[in-house]
Parts: sequence; structure tokens; C-alpha cells
Amino acid sequence: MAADTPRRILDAAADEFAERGLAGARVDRIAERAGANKQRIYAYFGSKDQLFDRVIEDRIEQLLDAVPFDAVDLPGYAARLLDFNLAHPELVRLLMWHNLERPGVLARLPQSVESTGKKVAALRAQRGDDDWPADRLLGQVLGLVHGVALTGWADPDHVRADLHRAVSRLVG
Amino acid sequence: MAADTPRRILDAAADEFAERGLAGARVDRIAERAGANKQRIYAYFGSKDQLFDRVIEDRIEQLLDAVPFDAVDLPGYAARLLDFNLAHPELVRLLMWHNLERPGVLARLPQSVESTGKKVAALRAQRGDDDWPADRLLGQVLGLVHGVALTGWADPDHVRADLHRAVSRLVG
DNA sequence: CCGTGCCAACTAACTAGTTGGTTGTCCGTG
DNA sequence: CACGGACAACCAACTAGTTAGTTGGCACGG
Repeated sequence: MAADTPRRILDAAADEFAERGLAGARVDRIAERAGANKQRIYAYFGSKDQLFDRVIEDRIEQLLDAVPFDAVDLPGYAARLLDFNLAHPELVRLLMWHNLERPGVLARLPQSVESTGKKVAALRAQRGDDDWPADRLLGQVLGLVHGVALTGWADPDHVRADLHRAVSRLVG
Repeated sequence: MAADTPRRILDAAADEFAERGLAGARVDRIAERAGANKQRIYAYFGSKDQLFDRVIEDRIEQLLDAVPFDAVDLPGYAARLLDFNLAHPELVRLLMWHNLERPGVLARLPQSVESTGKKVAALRAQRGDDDWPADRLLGQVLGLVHGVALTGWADPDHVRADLHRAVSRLVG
């Protein structure tokens, strides 16, 4: 077998939860997708809910640190983050489900808090806080990226170019 | 009884679906919340899925046209749209659920298409298309509003002020 | 008597979580 | 080398509760 069982279960669960959410996911289906056994799921992760949380923990870092933050070139960072989102729609869906079905949990996740803290600090060191407080500017930029990724009518190249332009105007 | 039965069912279903989504919602609970009867739901709406669609149809207009579009004062429009979102989180949740559990349906809804079309036309008449194509500029603005509403760490007053400032820089 | 509505019980399928029994592998002990 | 425990994993059946959707019977107003 390719990887060890807990790993395969996590991956299969990520797919299932991304497609159907917590309430819509089926434990039997996760077991089948993992090529593993139902009892292994309960042995390793305890319950469906706990498994969902572990999946999020497992993937959140991947999503947060996929694109290295660049306080100097904020428009470029935004564009690269958008590209990652477009390339990994399952992870975006996973986070949306989690936001709806486990409200507030993500905001309290240490990895998330730490990553955001570092970004704010880097941004503050680069630009200072007077023109536009770093945390709030970051919020605008991240909101813009996720928002346009959601709305996403136009083709990716246009969206990326427009996003780059928009963030340039924000920081300019 | 306050309103007629179909109306009460739609309202109760909107609450239930907004809280728990399609898969998480329970028909019995909707009946209870409506102070109505389960068979009435099936008599009027056919199935749980169809009921969900009807709820969306019923509420989509309310959410799309909640804030009259203003092509002249785009920053003000964005701020007012944000305020509506903050004031009606259930409707935002309802749309997020629908986007996940019924992907693509919303984009094909006539009301949605028409509303967007009018906005784009008004924006194009106001600013022209050369500097920034109207449809893509609108996408950026709407994406920004929904994005910051999602991310939403800071307090509403700051978020609104920052959003106003951001959109001002976009259109300026 | 017909339409609207309520109540309660019912079916049939599904679902999270459990249990018992089995196989194979690794590892330390005699 | 042989033996036996510990462990990881599989399979299948099971429990107990839930859930969408149905049916039959009753009350009331026009």
C-alpha cells in the first residue's frame, strides 16, 4: 500500500469533506476511498467530527504557507495566493465548509493565529502603521483575494491581472 | 395564525437551511419551526431539495437588490452593501450553503443574471470601459465586499471605513 | 361535500459507531 | 530456531437511533 493507513484516511476524508461537507460526508465512503477499514477511522480519530477537525489541521498549514508572504511585493503575493486558490479549489471548499459547520474554530487554531501574526509583523516592519494599520490592510488584501476567487466570473488571467492592479492601488 | 402556511414554511426553512445547510437541515424541524405540518411541506414543495431551491429563489432578490446600486458613488455602495451583509448574516450563510451544495445553480438564476447585467450597464455608462472594463471592476468591488465580510476580524466601523477607502482607490 | 389543515403512526432506508472473529507481521525470550 | 504475545489491519454483521417521505383518520369553514 502506498502510504500508511492514518495518512490515507486523512487524504480520503479531505476529499469527501471537501465535496460534501461534514453533514453530507459518509464515514463508510471515507473508509472505501481510503482503501481502509471503518474501525481504523474510529481507532485513530475517535469520531467523524474529530476526523473533520484533524483534516482541517492537516490542510490548513498547507493552505496558509503555500505561498510565502512577501511584505515588499504585496500585489505579487496576492496574485500568487489567488493562483494557489484557483489551483486547489478543494481546499477552498474545505475551508468554506469548515467555516459554516464549525464556526470560530479556525480563528482559534494556533497555526492560523501564528501565521497571521507573522504576516502582520512583516507588513508593519515594511510600511509602518500610520498610513493604514497593517492588520487591517492585510485583512483587505486577503478579503479581496478570497472574494474575487469566489465571485470568479472572468477568466483567470484577467482576474489575476485585475487583482494585481487592485492591490497595487491599495498599497500605493 | 400570522401568515398563510406556505409563507410560514418558507421562512422557517430559510432559518433552518441558513443554520445547518441542506444536508444538515431536518424536515421535521422545519415543520415544527413553521408551526405547520410535515405533509404540508411535501404538498406544497415536493421534496427537501425543491424546498431549498424555492427558499433561495424567495430570498435571492432580497439579497441582490437589498442595496440600490449606485454607479456614481461606488465606495458608498460598497459600504452600504457591507452593512447589509453584517446586518443579515443568515442570508449570507444561506448563499454560502447554496453555493457549496448546489454549485452553479445561482449563476444561472435569471434574477441574478439580470441584476448583475443592470449593474454592469450602469457602471459602463458612468465610467466607460477603457480604463477598467465595467464587469471586471464590479467583480473586484463585489469580491472585496464579500471577502472582507468573511474575513471580518476588525470591528465593523473600521472594516466599513477601510472598505470605503479601498474602493475609492480602485475607482480613483 | 370539498379544500385546507392537523395529528399520529408507519415504512424503508440509511448511518454513526461497535463487536467478534481472523490473518499476518514484528519482536523479544527461552 | 521456535514460540507466543502485541499489534495493525481486514471483514462482516450488528445495534440503535435517525430521517425523508407516506398514509389514514379527524376537524372545520364555505
